[in-house]
Amino acid sequence: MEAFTRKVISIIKSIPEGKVCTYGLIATMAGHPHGARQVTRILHTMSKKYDLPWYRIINANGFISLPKPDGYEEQKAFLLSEGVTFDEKDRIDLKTYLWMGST
DNA sequence: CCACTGACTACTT
DNA sequence: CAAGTAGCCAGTG
Repeated sequence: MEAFTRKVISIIKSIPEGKVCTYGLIATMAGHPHGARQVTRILHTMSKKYDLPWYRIINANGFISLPKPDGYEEQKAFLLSEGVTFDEKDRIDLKTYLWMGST
């Protein structure tokens, strides 16, 4: 297991309830400013094995990236249950819910 | 073991 | 302003 992977996992597990995080931000915090795609892979692979809160991960625009039939609605439901709200365009208010790793 | 894939992001045209 | 291309790197088959 590469340090990057564990770091990503650690970061994801550090996201508090009612907050979300973007791929790029996680990748950057893990040491790979451009490794957003790896975060994706880790989420897919590790979430099922490490029980990660994959539903707290969204894209840089504040939208859920999942395809509708995959888990989009499910992720939205999870976030709503944690207090995260969506606007008319199904977008998450990043300036309110984006978790930046501290405070 | 080699090659492909992938819930992305940022820059360039 | 909108669309397209390049870059990133590890897990899976």
